[in-house]
Amino acid sequence: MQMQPILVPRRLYQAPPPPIARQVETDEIRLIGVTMHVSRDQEVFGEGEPADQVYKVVRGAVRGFRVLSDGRRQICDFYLPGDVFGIEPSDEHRITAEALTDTVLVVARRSALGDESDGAASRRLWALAMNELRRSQDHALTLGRRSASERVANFLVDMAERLGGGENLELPMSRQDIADYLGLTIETVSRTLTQLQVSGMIKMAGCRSIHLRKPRALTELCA
Amino acid sequence: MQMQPILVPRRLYQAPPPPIARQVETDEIRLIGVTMHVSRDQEVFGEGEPADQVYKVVRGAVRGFRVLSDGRRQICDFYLPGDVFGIEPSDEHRITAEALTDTVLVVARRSALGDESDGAASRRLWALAMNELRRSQDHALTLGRRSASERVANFLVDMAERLGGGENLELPMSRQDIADYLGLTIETVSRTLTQLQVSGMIKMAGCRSIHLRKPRALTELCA
DNA sequence: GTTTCGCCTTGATCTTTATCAACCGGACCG
DNA sequence: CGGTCCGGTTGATAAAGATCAAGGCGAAAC
Repeated sequence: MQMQPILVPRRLYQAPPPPIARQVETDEIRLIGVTMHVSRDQEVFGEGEPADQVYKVVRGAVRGFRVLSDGRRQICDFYLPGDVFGIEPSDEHRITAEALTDTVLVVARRSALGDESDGAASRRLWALAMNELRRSQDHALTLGRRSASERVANFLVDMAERLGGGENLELPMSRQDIADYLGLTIETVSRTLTQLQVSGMIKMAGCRSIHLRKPRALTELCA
Repeated sequence: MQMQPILVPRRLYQAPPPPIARQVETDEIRLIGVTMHVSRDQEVFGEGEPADQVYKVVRGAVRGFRVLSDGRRQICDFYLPGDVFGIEPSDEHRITAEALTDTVLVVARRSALGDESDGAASRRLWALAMNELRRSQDHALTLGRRSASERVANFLVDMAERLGGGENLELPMSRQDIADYLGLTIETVSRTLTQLQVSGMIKMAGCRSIHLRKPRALTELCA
């Protein structure tokens, strides 16, 4: 058994590329649609419902998840302000979407985004779908091969970047949501965050307000 | 409570030697491109290379995977005869593709599949991309929330269906590949298969030839 | 035919994470 | 002001799976 100290990575972690697709969303995608208010824990759409609409988060946040027959839940992704969700591989939703907090969405028919006769719109839809694919593949890598502390570090760095608040983040989700996203239990998430705080990498001010004190070290922890 | 040191994994991914000259020949069948022969463990494309081509498996099989900086490997998917791969979220490959066995592929430029001016081709490309997304999401659910035996059962049922040999399957991949696909170790995969055999659900004849004796029970095990 | 090598299996033990349980602290309420 | 509710934290213990180690088997090499 060889327990080794933290190694200097051979190849320094490269920050993920700028969120092209989200820029596309923010800058180019103006959904023509209806504004919709969803309160905390309310369902936006459920598994099995027809997937003919897309949603853009204006304010608040959403979790998209799947549930095994015995109740185990896996959150596929969180959707934050600016994100578009609801694009799915079939004409029926395979995931369920629920608001994390009181949330404002814009809803449009999917055809409003990806008409074949409109090259630009079609490219936008493609970019959104490919962004989903990229994130799902990243997620699978995390779930298959990263340790609990690597998962949590990854999560914090990703959220900090996506929420855009620099090194301060206000998490819109509970510990249980984080656990179900990272494939861990709520206790492991809690303990790992405590460890990160003890090691000086983060500082928690209330359980949803987290300051990244050593973003570089955290990034290296991501593996 | 203290930060735990990082455990350096025992098995690290080593890139195979550079490919020798590929034998390429034109394809007289109606498939859209050039036929390409790739021998076992040879790379089809690597991370960072331009992703402007798509590949269809004619014979053999391919693994698509990503590697963490310290060598941990996660196989995203296996591609079997009839499958199309190489569609990626950006114009650079994020995954590496290697032949599992001696493999025959047909290669085409991606534009040959998804020209915007061609509605049918565009829909085909969309369907392929959405299939990737669906499989990636299923994979994330498995990696995040299923136990080792559920993962292996899932894998067997999925492979049996995709390989099309009814309840008899000839696996084209090693135990290590299965382990890296399922987020487990080779030992756990081996033990789990043995357990399934002891419980009468499968019968192994040589380690790559598996007969599903109780497909229904296996399916229920999938969760 | 025998040796060798790579892959697989099995056993023993260890580590990580899950589970079970208790407690904490802020928000809301009587 | 005290009670209760709810999410979060912490502690003790258990379980699943990883790691370390040894041996087996079959295909290719000698």
